Amino acid sequence: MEFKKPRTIYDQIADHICENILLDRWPAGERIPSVREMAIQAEVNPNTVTRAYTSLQELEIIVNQRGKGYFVAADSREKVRKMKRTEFVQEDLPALVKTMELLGISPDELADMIEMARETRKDFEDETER
Amino acid sequence: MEFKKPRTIYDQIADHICENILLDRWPAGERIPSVREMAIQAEVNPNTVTRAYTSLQELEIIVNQRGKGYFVAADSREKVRKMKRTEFVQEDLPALVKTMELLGISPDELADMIEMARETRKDFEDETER
Amino acid sequence: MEFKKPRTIYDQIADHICENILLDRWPAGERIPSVREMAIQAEVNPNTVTRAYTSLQELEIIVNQRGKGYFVAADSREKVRKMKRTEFVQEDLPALVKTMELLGISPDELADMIEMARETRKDFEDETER
Amino acid sequence: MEFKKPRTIYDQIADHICENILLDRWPAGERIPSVREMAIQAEVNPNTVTRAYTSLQELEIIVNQRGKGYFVAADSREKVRKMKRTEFVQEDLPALVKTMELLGISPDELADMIEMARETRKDFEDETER
DNA sequence: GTGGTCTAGACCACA
DNA sequence: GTGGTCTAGACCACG
Repeated sequence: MEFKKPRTIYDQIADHICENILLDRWPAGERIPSVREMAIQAEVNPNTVTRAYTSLQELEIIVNQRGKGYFVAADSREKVRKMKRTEFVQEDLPALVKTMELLGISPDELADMIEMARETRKDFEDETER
Repeated sequence: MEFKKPRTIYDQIADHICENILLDRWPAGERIPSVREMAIQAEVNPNTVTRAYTSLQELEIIVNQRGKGYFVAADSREKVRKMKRTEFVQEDLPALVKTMELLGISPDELADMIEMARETRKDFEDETER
Repeated sequence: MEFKKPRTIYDQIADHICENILLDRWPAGERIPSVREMAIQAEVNPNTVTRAYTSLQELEIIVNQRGKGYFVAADSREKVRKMKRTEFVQEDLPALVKTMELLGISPDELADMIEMARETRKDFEDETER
Repeated sequence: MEFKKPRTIYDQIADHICENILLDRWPAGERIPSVREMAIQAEVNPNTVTRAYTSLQELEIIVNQRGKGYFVAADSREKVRKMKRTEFVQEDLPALVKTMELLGISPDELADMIEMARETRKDFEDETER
């Protein structure tokens, strides 16, 4: 797992979990990796993972069962989808529009760029699957 | 001037300057606010402004004239445009595509959302002009 | 650690690190003193050390591991050697030739002076070893 | 006239004057350019030139005659030669020896490098003379 | 007035 | 513990 700078690591770990929930890899009720497992997997300090899990617990996206581990909460998928969608509309979208204006990228041009990026992405995924 | 958290203040100041260059408010050769002026204007410590200016100087977007201040470099607009466009394609675009996939937003839907955001933005700008 | 005026302190700290790398006291992979340790050792403010370390990191001579410290990069010794050699040929050497001309010092005379300086240096080193 | 960073501008102006004295372009008694002339010639603020002249006056290398200007002092050439030679032996030479050790440059290699630099220098001078 | 450097001391993210 | 960022305030070189 790789991390990018402007976002904190624990936020990125939380994102990663939300991603798995959104993609239905981790359905409601599923046990997610323990703090230690996740720390090893992400090559990160357990403290950092704990922060990520705690924040998701506060959002009621995962729940903790003492001695058993963390589990995906009921309805978590819809909850995450709403949250992320709100975030997207309120933060990412305005930033995108502003960047488009500044760089003179038209909606059509953006559509083309997205199409290209999707293909690149698919190629990449095909490659990694092998 | 307000700052948001995930990005450092000095990066946001640097962005602000690039923005003014892109919008042609500060053409090549123009003197930009002195470190102290910008510090007051942005309600920030002069050191923080210095850091922003220094990074832009290393990118040759602004140049320093001893004892006189910083000036927008020749060709800076094109330089910034290229830089920002590369950044957009390599960083923002992949993130956007990924988010769209995760949230099930189709290109058409995105186009609609952008259209709406642009209008909201215009309304906001009209309002602030009054 | 003592500093001389015409060069900034942070450059001198950076030089000091390069020197240790060149002398193989700090081989590739070795952890260098933490910012705070170096600050105490050099009787300097941590910010100043940070500046030195950051510049060396940009040159890929040292690398940072989050929360652990700075480490000497692989191949750093060769990298430093090349850099310093280029600096010497492009900056120090022309200055030396010019000074020799101005002061009327012939290559032979210079060779003698160097020989003397080396001996003085050895005496000094012997003395400090005791 | 171009200036390099690690040395202050007024020191470099003072050096420039010493250079002309050493090369016998400005013999004892000769009037040197006025502060204003020198400031224009060096594209520098008159204050900076004044500092350079003042420091040389303190060293009794130039003398000021009120209302007439600055003049090269008697014996100035020998005085400068001694000064610069001492500087060279005490500062430049030890630095040179240290750099040679660090970079593994032998006295013979240095001699070759100097020879090459001299030729390059001559070529350059020939070129600029045309 | 300008920027460049440095200090002292603080808070945060992360190990 | 580590480095990264930020503030407050100082001195210097230069215009």
